[in-house]
Amino acid sequence: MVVAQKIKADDSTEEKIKSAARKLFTKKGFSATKTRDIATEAGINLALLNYYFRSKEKLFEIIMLENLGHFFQGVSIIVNDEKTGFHNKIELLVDFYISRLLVNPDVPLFVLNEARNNPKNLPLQFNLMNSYFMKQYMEETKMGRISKMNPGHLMINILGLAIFPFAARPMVQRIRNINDTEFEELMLERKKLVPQWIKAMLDINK
Amino acid sequence: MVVAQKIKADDSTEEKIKSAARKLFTKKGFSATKTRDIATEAGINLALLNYYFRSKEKLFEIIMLENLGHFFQGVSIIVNDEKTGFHNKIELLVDFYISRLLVNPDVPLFVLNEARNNPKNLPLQFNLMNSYFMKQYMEETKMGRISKMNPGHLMINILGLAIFPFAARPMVQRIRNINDTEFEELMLERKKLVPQWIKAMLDINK
DNA sequence: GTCTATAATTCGATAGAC
DNA sequence: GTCTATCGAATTATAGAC
Repeated sequence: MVVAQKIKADDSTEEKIKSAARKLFTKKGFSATKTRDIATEAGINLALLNYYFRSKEKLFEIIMLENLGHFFQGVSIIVNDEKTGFHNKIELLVDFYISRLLVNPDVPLFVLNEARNNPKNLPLQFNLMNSYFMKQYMEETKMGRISKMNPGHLMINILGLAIFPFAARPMVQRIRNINDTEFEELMLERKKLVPQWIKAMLDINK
Repeated sequence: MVVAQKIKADDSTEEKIKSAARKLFTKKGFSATKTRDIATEAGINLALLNYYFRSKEKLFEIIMLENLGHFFQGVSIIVNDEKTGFHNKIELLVDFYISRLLVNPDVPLFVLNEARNNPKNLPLQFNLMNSYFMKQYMEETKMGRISKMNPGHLMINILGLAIFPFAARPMVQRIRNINDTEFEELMLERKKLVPQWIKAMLDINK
């Protein structure tokens, strides 16, 4: 289910600035976002922004880490849960991503851009490859229940099928000539379909 | 096969500027690219840039339309060829995309960003949905040779599996801990694998 | 066509009053 | 903490010589 965004009526000045910065940075990226716009959006003064956060860079770094955190948040928990099975984890991962992206549609492009512009800042803690999920994957292949697939491909396929449509949303809506509601319905369909597709891909030459 | 990038030793000043602009805009986006950098990269003077192209915006627009063109280029031909079959077209599409992206790895993020920032500029001519490919798809489903899949999903899946890894390249290389050569080999593998996967997805409940 | 020099504007950051 | 006013650097664009 879609988790409602933290409304948290924290109307402190600091939070108002962060909220405005989150909105603008995530939507337009670092360079295209002007500190004056953030201040206006936050309903405060430009000087105040530098009072709370030393510089534009510092503020950006905070928002970026927040977004990266959301992006990877939960994944680690899902992927290391020893009580859920291999295919079930794929369902949970896909559901988690699509649910989050329906609420925060600009995060994917933001993260992809940031990863390219500043690869140093990518968090190391995302050790998908040492996860319990991977252990289960190895076991499934060993038992012959699924065919072997380079883990890199598996990862790309899960993320790509779940995330790509959101990154390409304007193109998808334009080419298919659908409105926002129809797009969201299409994405909800994918919650069920993507895991089925992944399963089918893993059944080739089983 | 990978088509070598048009080297075209057109050393005219105009082409030198366009070439430099293409490189920088595509890699860093509009705001982060400075006209001074373009001039330096082109080995010419800043004033000359404004002499040939009226403004930074005008120059950007030219590069953008070029990139969008490359992105969609060839697809229309592949997709409307009446001599190739349904599954063969998928192979050709995937091969085409991956080959191009191995040469121009920054184009996907550029196009996705531009599509979001300026959806008005998306070319209308990309009528994938009225293509011969779609006609063949309908025929295949009618004959029961493949299962029905919402054409939107089919399009997203083909593009996502081919394009997403390039947009997410830094993350993929970081998480998998692979170098450029290994990444490119992984992508070459996908030329064969993606069409097989798509086929498997279309075989569910056939 | 190409250059140097500079105008005009934008932008991040700070000084200083309240 | 919050504001107004402004500085200084960066950046786009243009004027004018060659």
